Amino acid sequence: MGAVPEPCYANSNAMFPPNATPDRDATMNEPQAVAVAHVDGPLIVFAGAGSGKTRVITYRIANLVMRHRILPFTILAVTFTNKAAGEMRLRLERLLGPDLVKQLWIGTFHAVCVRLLRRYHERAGLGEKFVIYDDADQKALMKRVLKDLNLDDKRFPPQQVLARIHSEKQEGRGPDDMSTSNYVDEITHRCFLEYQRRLASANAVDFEDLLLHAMRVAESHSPEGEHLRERFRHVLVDEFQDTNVVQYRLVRALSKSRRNICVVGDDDQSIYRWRGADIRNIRGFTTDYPDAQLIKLEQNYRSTSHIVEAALGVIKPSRERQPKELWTANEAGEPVTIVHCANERDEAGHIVEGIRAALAQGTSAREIAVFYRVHAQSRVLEEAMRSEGIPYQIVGGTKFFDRTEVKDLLAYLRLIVNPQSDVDLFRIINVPARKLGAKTIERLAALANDTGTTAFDAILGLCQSRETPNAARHALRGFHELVCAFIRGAETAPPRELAEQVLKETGYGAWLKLQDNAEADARLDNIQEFIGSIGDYEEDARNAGETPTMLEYLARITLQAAADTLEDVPRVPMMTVHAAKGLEFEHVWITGLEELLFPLKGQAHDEADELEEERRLAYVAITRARKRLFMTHANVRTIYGRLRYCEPSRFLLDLPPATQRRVATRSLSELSRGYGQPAPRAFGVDAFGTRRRADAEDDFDAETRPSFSAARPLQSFGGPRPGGPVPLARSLGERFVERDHDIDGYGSDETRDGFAVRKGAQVRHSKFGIGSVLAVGSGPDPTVTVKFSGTGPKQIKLSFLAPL
DNA sequence: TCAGCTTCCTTTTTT
DNA sequence: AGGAAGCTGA
Repeated sequence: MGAVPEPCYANSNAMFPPNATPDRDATMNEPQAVAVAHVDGPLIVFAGAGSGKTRVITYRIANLVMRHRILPFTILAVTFTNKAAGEMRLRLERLLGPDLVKQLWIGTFHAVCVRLLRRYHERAGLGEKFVIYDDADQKALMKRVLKDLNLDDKRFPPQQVLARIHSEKQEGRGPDDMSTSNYVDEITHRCFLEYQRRLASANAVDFEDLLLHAMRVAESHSPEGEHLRERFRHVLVDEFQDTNVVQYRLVRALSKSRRNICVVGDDDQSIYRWRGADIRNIRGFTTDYPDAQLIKLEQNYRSTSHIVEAALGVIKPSRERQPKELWTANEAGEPVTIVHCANERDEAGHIVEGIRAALAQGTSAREIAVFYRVHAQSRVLEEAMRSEGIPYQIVGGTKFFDRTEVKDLLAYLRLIVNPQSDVDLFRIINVPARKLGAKTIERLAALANDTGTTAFDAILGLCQSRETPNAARHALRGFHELVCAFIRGAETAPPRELAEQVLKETGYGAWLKLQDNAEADARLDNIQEFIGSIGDYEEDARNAGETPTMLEYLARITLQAAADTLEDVPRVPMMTVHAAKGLEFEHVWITGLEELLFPLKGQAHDEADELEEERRLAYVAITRARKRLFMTHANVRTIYGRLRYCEPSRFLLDLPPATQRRVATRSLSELSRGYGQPAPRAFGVDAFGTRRRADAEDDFDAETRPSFSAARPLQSFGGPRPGGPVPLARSLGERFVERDHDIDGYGSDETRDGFAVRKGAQVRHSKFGIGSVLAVGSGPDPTVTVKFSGTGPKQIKLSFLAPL
């Protein structure tokens, strides 16, 4: 979120176009129009998937501003992602023009809280330039806490302690509010206290703190609190079903004086319970606000009727839904295609073929999305896309800023902005190596602990200590001066320049260059990309008429949602279903519809709630599609290094028969034809359907031993659940199309072009992984000597290798 | 001090 | 499967 534009009180009357009435246009339906026209008092809008809720919110805001003359800087709209905020801004600009839109408060919960807290930091007990700790930082901090409290991090894994602390904070509880009735609680409590103490001394917050601090200020009996409760005349919350207790309390407080709170959401799309979202917020809103007007948007404008019917089929068994009837006037379109695959590679291959066909017919790559339940599924899909030369983008996954080299540079930058941040200091004090050994660093940490100062301040103290050897003293001083110089430089240099300075003057760049290997080169590339992203931010900020600052950049990247990384480029987006929330695409491929993968959880008797959430997740996935929907499942799947036999997802059984068509991949139907009646499944698997890969490989190979791969009898999909399984042979004969006809004729047996390799190049082998080329033979398919990690050099024909 | 090895862990989803 | 942390030997 950008710098705060000062509200323009002076000529507010001149801002409003005199005769604009955007409260209703010809294509708006009745409930939409009612929601847009609503002005005073609480309002809850149950907005079914694709029912035009963003349009309602934007028009409602425009209506408030233009017709009812509400000053834009007194309107707060909270969205779920920065991307959604950006889209809302864009749409509003068309209705209101850029000047008014700039004054509106639009952003995610976290971004809005940052903005509020920069202003009210004192009341929250924060320095103005507080930094935000991401997952990795939080974990690093917790590790130190455990260490200094002499706790065994095996018995108390930092991640678990953090998880517990976060769930306390998500419910609005601090260290002293949690129960300490048992030993683990007691330990957690101590860690919690120390963790918060250190965050405070580092002038840092975690994600929960951002919300908590803002909530506490907003609820407080203080001038700031009163001001906050007064300043917003209208508060709108999008995706309300995914708010947690703290977020709800925050918006309640912010809307307290006028009670103009408008929440929009869909309980069927609540998918963040695990992150503390409380579905009771939306289901119980009318209890908290008995006078709330309730509006339901039930007409779907997004999807074909087949897709809508499929979505309804999946969500219907859900318990405790707010009753609503999603419907569409759209045409039926193509049936939902269910693809039966042999294994995950077959699945990926089929998807790639299907995408290629769609591309050939003119569909934009950006409009064809691939979803998976867990990130672990993405690798195989990526490999298939890459080997067929289809451009793709991984949305989310947040891998980039997790890279060591990027994190190192980030640590420098954060230390410069906020020298109190010990976690950052310890990360880079000896990176690149500057002769500061473990003992010196430990002594520094101890001194900081004893004197209650930050590590950065303790450096000079340690230099004065008689016990410090001369060499260490020298190194410490050098580091201190280096950072001080950066801090001075940061006053004038724009962010990008500062980052370049750091790269150069810390010797980090030179250090990587010196290593002179492929890995270091890749790291340098990443650093360049990172610096490029700082440049992009600067440009963004300047375009928005703001001064770019490093502090702002840092906040922005840590608060980036998965969906925010979706670029508007002609590449196939691939993402988890969670990341897909709020997005829509012409074609959607949902992969891995198998029990224990999707639904991932919920099979056990005590996991009914989890299953409910998985169901809603499937509903979200399906409703992302506008025109075509494909759902794939495989007989066997290797995941997390284990081979696993898969039963089709129960969600496939919930699809109405009339909306679906089932196909098998080419290789699966060929296999079945060749071997006739499949053998019944006759091997032991453990409760999770997994076996160690090593055992499995002795007697089984999914690709060459079809009797096993076809062994799982399929239940017939849809309709009333059958009494028993239907043999696959019957399904194949009666219902399977040998190949998806839409795909026929495209992307058949094209061979991959050869590629050139040189000594030192990185190549990939399907079995040995990535290696570097030591030597290259001659001829059309030369033998290449490759060194893979973990093995000696190998001689391999070029045709078995792929470029990296 | 550091590279290279081993072992161990983690695997749901993410602001 | 893949990565991180820890260990060992030069």
